[in-house]
Amino acid sequence: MATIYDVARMAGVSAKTVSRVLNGDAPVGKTTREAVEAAIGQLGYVPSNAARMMRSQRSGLIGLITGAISMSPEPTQPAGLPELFIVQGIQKVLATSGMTLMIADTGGVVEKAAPLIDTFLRHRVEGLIYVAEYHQKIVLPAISDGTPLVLANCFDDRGTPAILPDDTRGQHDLVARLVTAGHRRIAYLTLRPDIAAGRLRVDGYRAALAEADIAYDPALVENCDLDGREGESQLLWDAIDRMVRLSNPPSVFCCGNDRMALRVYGILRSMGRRVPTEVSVAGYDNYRVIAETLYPPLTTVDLPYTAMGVRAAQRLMAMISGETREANGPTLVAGPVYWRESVTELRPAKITQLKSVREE
Amino acid sequence: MATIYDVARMAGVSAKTVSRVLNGDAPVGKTTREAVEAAIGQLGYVPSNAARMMRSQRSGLIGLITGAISMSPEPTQPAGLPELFIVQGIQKVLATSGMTLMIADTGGVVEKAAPLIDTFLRHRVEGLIYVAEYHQKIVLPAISDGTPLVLANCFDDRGTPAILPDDTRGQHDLVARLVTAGHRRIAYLTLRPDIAAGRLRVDGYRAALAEADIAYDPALVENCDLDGREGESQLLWDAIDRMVRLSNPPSVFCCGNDRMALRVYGILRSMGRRVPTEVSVAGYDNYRVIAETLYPPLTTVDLPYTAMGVRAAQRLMAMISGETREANGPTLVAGPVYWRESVTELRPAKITQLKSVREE
DNA sequence: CGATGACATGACACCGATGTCATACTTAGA
DNA sequence: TCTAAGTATGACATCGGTGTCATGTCATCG
Repeated sequence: MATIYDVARMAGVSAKTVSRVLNGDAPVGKTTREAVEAAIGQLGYVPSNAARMMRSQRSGLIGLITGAISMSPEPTQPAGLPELFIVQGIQKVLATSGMTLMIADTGGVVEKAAPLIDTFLRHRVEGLIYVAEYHQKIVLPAISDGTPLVLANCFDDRGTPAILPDDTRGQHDLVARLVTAGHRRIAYLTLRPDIAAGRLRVDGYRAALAEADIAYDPALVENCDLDGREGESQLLWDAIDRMVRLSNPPSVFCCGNDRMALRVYGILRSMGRRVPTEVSVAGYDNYRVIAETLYPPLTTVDLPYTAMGVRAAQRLMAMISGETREANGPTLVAGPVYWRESVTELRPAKITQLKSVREE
Repeated sequence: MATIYDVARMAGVSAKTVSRVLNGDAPVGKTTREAVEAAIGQLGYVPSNAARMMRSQRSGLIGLITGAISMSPEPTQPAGLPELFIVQGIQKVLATSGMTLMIADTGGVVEKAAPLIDTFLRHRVEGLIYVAEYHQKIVLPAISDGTPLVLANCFDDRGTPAILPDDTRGQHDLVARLVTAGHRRIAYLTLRPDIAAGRLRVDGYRAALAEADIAYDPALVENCDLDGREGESQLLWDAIDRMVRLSNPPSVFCCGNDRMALRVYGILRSMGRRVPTEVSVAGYDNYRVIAETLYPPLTTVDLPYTAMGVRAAQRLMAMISGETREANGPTLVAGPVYWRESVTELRPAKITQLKSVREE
């Protein structure tokens, strides 16, 4: 591979002049510039980042660690896509700042995070982002040197800057919108309470009910989440069967996520109930492959992954440029409700306070 | 950040000795080693890859380019996941060889590939992999220097080494398995013929029919693929409606992909037909979120993304180590049929030649 | 006309590792 | 006892760029 000296020799100038042509950091005579550019083209010269980095002490690299790319065989969430969107958001921001993203994955094994961080530090990344597969608490090995770190979709108890989805507000907004549409008996088939999203979304559900002066009815809430494993459909069937037999049955089923809603569609139809004419269904995540492809399309709440990625990258860039040692702790990012045909408007909705369909 | 000289000074040895401790490439006295290790720990020293790379001329980096991570708003395929699995396969191999993966994405804009390749070359990657969102032909700018390149899920007409899914064989195997299960009227709701997978899968469908001495009936084949856009459900409804009215209607609907199968489930049920008791459905892709969550679970063909990633990485490593300038051209990777409950066995199947459910 | 500064360019050191070669000290074998 | 081989270590050059400083050439201005 050609070096800057090869170019210099061919162009009959000094290496430093070639460097100037490359970086435009000092004026170069027109004739000289052209000679240098010709030589570069002829030799197919590409400058070495390693050498440049040594001198300038800036790598222009951001390290990203995720368990997404290779995840466990039994995924806890729709497997992979979430982080993908987060990464997309991150890239958007980094592209602007001329940073290059290095991505490594833990293969789902948390212990692999430490050596990966080490690899990144060897490359002298200027910042690190850790992206989790789903909203959760994590424990990362401390980073001894001062390299800034931002967590996305997860948090720790060291107060590391974190970007999190606002599950509570999302579920709240959805339920409030259901109420606006005239629903008052709102069932909730929840996620497991031992995951963060499960607890927070129930909080949002209850808050929205309270605001609307609807009493919380435990008979309408049940945890059927088995992480998509075998028995989940049976659990759901059982819960739904029980609820529809109530003297005052629900008019809408909120599901812990869109995947669960997909199952619920099948179950309701097997029971001979039409969606949405006889019963409404709502999901969470706005997992588009499901939400948009289902018939009828699914009302759901967007998990604002891209926005989270953007925020994470912005926060990291702020830390790198030293602007902020900023108030630590999490940043919550809320996503909009996507109102689609899976929910019936029981009475003409007054859509005043809430936005419906996508507003990107 | 501490350098090797800081460590050397603190340990009272020369930099070269520290280097020896780090790399174990020459014997070091026990006392010395311990002093060095202590100093390293105390200073939190992490060697600089840039410096190391300059000397050794080996970066240990592999560049990966994909449009997956940020893709167009209207995805042609299940959006993102595919490449994710390919990347997972690649990582598996690279981890073994101690290579670090750098990932960049084109944001769906093909023109961005060139600058990304340039960035990678600046980092002196030892090899490049380009991963496409779906099986397609691409045109990449030529890489002037000799850096090896492997294409995954795509091919060009320059004979660049490529790893491709064996769509023909996959569809063939599925249809052959349907025949084994007693189906003889096999409808095929195809993908668009202008995408590679569309053509190749039809080839496989026809080949399997021919093998079973079943005449190809054009009335059973229709292209309803609108890339998941608005009118697709109507097209599907129309085609299905027409086919079920045939004097000799199909007993099973093969769908171009799993997402289409998801739609077909809804449509068939809206028509009052039970799946699979009255009519069977099969997909393609083994897009697990759909195939496993649907009720009943969907019979489909695995798109062997992980295996393709593994192959791609292996082929690249072979090129890097110079083992092979190898017969150029594509490598086809076939995936197994996943036999689930969405297809009825019309008569006791003789499952001899074909494997069913996952065999990992 | 000489001083001043802008422009254009080069010499050289340096970033932080590692490869090469030299050196000093042991230890084993003839 | 002397030599050869092995062990342990350091001095120094080198990788390919960029930062610093010096130098030379003009055009401009008082």
